Amino acid sequence: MRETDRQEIRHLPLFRGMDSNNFDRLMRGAYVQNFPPQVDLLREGDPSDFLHVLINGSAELFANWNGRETTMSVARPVSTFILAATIQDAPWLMSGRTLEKSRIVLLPSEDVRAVFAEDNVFARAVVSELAQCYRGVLKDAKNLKLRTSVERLANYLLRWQAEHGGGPTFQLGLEKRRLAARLGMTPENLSRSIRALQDHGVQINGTQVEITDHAKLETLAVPTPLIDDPRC
Amino acid sequence: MRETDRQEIRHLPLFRGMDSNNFDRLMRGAYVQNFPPQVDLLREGDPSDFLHVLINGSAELFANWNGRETTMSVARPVSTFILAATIQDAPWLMSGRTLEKSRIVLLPSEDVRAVFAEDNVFARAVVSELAQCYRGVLKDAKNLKLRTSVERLANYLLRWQAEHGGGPTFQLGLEKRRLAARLGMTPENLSRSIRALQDHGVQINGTQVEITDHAKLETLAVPTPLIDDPRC
DNA sequence: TTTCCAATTTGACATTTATCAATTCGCCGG
DNA sequence: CCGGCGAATTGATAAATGTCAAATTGGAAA
Repeated sequence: MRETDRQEIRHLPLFRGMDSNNFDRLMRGAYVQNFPPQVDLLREGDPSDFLHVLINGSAELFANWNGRETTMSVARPVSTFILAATIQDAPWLMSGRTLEKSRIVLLPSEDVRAVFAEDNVFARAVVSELAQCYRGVLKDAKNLKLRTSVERLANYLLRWQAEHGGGPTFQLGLEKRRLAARLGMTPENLSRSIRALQDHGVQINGTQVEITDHAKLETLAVPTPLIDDPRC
Repeated sequence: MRETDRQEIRHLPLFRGMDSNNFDRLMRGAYVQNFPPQVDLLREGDPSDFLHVLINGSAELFANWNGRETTMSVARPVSTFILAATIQDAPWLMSGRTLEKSRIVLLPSEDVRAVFAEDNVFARAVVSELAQCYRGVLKDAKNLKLRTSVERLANYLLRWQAEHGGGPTFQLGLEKRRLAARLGMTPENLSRSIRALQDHGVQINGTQVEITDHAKLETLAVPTPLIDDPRC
């Protein structure tokens, strides 16, 4: 493993405060892989052998049922997935695949659990991470149950804008069909939602987004920290 | 607080293994309240002053946005809510109200956090609880995104049956309008879904459910542990 | 028991979302 | 520069879900 990878992981909230020996122990069993795009990383139902740490690139976490498929979330660097399964020694609830060329560190779940059992700082960091994950999915569920698809798109755009400097123009950052799945709609429906937002202060050309009337968009989106603020 | 309450709490997975002194410390600051039905317990957005432990009765956790409301989950005894907010010292993401006459123990969040900081066994129990909560909401989100409302109802019935002895007849255990909100549909839509299930091995009269053809219902519901098994 | 009130059900209809097929668009490789 | 191919868009239609109003039901209180 590169020293820079090691440093990036070390600085993650999850690993930041832990004992050096324990960190070393985790890193000893770890290995790094470079994946091309569209590679299957995990399959839901399989045992969670490794805690994945995404160093760069991006990965999609999705789920299937009865011939249908939906995207649950998109992982961006630097972050881990899926911690809950690793800690509980439970099967994955989601499948995963790379979207772009991605660099991923694999930490054997057994090592993670062993260190978790011994290192109290790490155990508490795991709590923070899980609490945040929990609140994240909960917000997602609220988003799904309380909003229509156009409203979800509108809020997604506002949030994405805020996370990318807040300027009026930015990139969509995701293929449209995957964004559609992420937002819980079909690609056709996303196309129509995009057109519907033209009357509400948004222009989207290809992957380029322009918020032409922020106030107007907010009037439609009605964002609230209790759904849309990732730090809340 | 009654000694029996104390014992019930002590036997919860969250508190089972912790140091007695720390448990005592939690209990010293705790107080018990008996609430009538339909009492507001928490309001989303408020600071999470107390960890709630439901001793008996039942409570609904719900969320509002833009004039709409939906039920996120229904708490049954003996269980805690909402741990993540308490640990993170973050605002509640859901509101709560009693459904029945309920007995609830309130643990000051500050005490919980203080003990969490000191007691390593407790800290690890918190991890288990949070991991389970996380996986629970995640399954909920999969349920919402992958299934139609009739399919959600069918799977709800199968699960409820399994959790109540597995016999062919059982009680619904929830007002229909709340069940509707819990499953992400309107009461009218639930009524129609119930009728739709008559052709698939289910008879519902008032609050009485009878599974007349389990195999047929499963053919429609297609349950999977990765969504429907609460212990998975 | 009777009355009353709220929950539920039903019907008619509107809206939202999905599906399917047919273009169109945009990009990559030759 | 030109094909070719997958993604995206569009149109037509169907299915799912929500809304509103009007019965109907069932249970609690007088």
